[in-house]
This record gives sequence, C-alpha cells and structure tokens, in this order.
Amino acid sequence: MVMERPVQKRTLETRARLIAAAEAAVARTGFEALRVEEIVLAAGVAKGTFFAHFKDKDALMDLLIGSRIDAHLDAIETAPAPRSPEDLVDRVMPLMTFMTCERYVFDVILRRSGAAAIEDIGPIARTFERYVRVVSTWIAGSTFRRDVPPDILAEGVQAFAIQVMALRFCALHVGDGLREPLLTFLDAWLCPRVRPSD
Amino acid sequence: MVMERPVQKRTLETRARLIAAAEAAVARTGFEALRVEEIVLAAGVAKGTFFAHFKDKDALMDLLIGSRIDAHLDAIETAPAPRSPEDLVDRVMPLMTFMTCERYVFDVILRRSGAAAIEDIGPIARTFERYVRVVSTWIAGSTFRRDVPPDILAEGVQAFAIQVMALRFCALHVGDGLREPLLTFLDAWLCPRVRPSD
DNA sequence: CTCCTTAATTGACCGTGGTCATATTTGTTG
DNA sequence: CAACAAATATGACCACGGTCAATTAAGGAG
Repeated sequence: MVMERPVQKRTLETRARLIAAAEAAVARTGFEALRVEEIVLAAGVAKGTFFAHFKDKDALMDLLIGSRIDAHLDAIETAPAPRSPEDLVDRVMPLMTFMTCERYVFDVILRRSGAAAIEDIGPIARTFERYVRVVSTWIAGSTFRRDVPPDILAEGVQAFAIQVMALRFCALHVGDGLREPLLTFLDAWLCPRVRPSD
Repeated sequence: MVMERPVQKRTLETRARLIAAAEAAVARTGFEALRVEEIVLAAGVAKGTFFAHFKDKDALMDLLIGSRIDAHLDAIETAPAPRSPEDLVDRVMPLMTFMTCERYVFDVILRRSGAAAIEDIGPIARTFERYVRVVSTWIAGSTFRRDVPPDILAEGVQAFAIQVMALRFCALHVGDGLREPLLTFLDAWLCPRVRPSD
C-alpha cells in the first residue's frame, strides 16, 4: 500500500543550512560576489544538493532579496498613511535604498518582478503585488487626485520608483539621489495642478 | 620614429563578418539562443577574436538591439507629432512590440539602458536618451498639460512604457496587450482632469 | 627587400552555473 | 528485525562566457 510521504526533517535542515550559509556569505561579501560553490562548502553538502533545493541561483537570490523587501514592507505597512507626496517618498525611501544597494540586486529584482508562469511567481514578484496593494490603500484614503482609480495611481508610483532607481545607476545621473527626482514625479502624478481652462 | 597607426582594414572586415554572422544567427534562431561559439564558427575566426572586438556578449547584443531600436526611432521621428495620447501610443507601439519580442531582449534592454561609466554608454543607452528627446519635443509643441516641464513628462512616458512592457511578461497579465494599459497611464499623466476645487 | 614595432589573432585554459545517473538515507510494511 | 520503495544527496561531468601568453600579420623606415 502506498502512503504519501511527508517532507523529511533532513530536508528542512539542509535547506536551512544552505540559506544560513548564503546569508552569512552575503553579509560578508555582498550579493554579487555570492558563489554557489561557496554556499555549498559552508553548508557541507554537494553541489547537486543545492539545485535539488533551488531551481537555480536566481531562485535563491529571489528568496534572500524578497525576504528583505518584505521586511521593509512590514515596516512601511505599520507606519501611518502618508498625507502628501513628501510623506509617501519618505515612507518608501528605505526600501528604495535597499533595492539600489548593488547594481546586481536591482537587476535581480527587475528580472524577478514578474514571472512567465503562475506556478513560479517568486517572493520578489509577490512583494511587487504587495507594494501596489499598500500604496493603493494609502491613496484610496488620501486627498490625492480622484480622477484616476487608486490602483492605477499606485502602479504609476511603482513605475516612477523604478525609473528613478534605474537613473541612479546611469553615469549621467549619479549623485542625483533618489528623493528629489521621485518627488518631482509624484507631485506631478498625484497632485496635478492644471488650469481648468486647459 | 613613432607614428600613430590607423585602424587596419582587416579589423573592419573581421568586425563586419562577426556582426553579419550574428545577425544571420539571430534571424535564424532569435536573440536568446545566440551563442558566441556559433558566431565565431560562422565568421571563421577564433573565440578570442570575438572578445577583442566586443567587451563581452552583452556588448554585441547592445549593438544589435540598439541599431534596431534606432531604426524604429528613425521612423517615429519622421512621422508627424501626435496630437493625443492615442496618437502617441500608436507612434511608439512598433518599438514596444520589438522591445518585448523576447523576454531576453527586454532584459538586455533594461540592463543596458544605463551605464555606470560615461565611456561605456552603449547604443541602447543612447536610444533611451533619444527617445526622451523625441517625446519631449512632441510634448513641448502639444496641447498636453503645462504645469510640468516637457522633459519630465517625457521621462514619465518612458517610465510607463517600461512598466507596461514588464507587465506583459507577468503571468497575471499576459494577453493584456500593450496598447490599452499604456493609454490608461498616458491619459492620466498627460491630460489630468482634476476638478479645480480639489 | 629586410628589419622592426605595433596591431590583430589564436586556442588552450579557466570559472561558474547547472545536469543527471548513481548511491545513500529514510520511513514503512510484513 | 529484514526487505523495500520513495526521497535525498552525491560528484563527475557538461555548457558557455570569458582570459591571456604566445603567435602571426601589417605596414612603415632604412
């Protein structure tokens, strides 16, 4: 008779060791320098084992980076809703600073922010949905403009955030910072001041 | 006595053969499947020669993809300036369709849309500047909103275009198309209809 | 033409992500 | 306990981008 086997304790332990080793390595040398070889050695398992637990290196990165983004969103969500674009920018600044801590990190985030198949929507992709939900809720209860639905406005905020972060890695704009450029966009997006006759 | 040597004819020929081989391979199997090995074999040179001509594989991709984007921009620039968001969307649609022809192509474009150092700003990065210039000029001579400078509006158009293209590769939004979502954003961005009392 | 300097090319080699047939461990059943 | 099947782990192996010391070709000077 065939019984469905539960997940073995060993599996969880191995997985935990791999993640712990990866976190330690990241803490030491950053995300970009992370090598699968290094993780596997530190965790005391064979290389193949790594790929039995994670589809590929990107999947692990997705997990590590996604969990940090989620931590930021936790903090963002518990703070009071912003009353102005300035407030909004201040709320999301720490998250944006993390997302741009390394060029490589930003690249992974972009690559993983969407998924081709529903079954492989990863942690980062989920944080993107969550981000839009949070901002959308803020906007729904705000005094920002009302001629556009909150979820569209929220997606726009996300689009501008990405635009500004991308600019940060561009030689022509380094040192511009994140705050001011984003504020410029969000003022124009959330509080348009058009003369009625236009 | 030391004379500065001009570029040898041979160099141009080799480079041209490499690019031609690459174009042929792309025409046959698309961008993602392109292998350096394949190009080098078809061009009849050694692998090392490839990297004497291009910093890395991405640099070649930058060139191939950048030149196609430029071709689209040529067409866009000669067309008359758009009078409405609908017009604007129609103008940039062919370009967006190309940019999303392959997931891999879109990834390369994102990765290369900015450069860390001024000296390695590649073809794609230049097309991004050009895109903003073109759209900015359109807007400057349009009846769109005037409370925000044209170049900021143009950068916003770019941000929304990227947002919409990214969504296209997301499992939750496939089949949504590019046109309608972009139009929604551009209407809200370029022609806000806020009640004066707000 | 020969010599000589610089540019261009070569291909063996390396690093790293990822695969897969085989071996080992685990938990279940009799 | 022994026998067995499913789940895990192993590490030799592969694919592919990229490097570099050594080699060859180009073309100007004498």
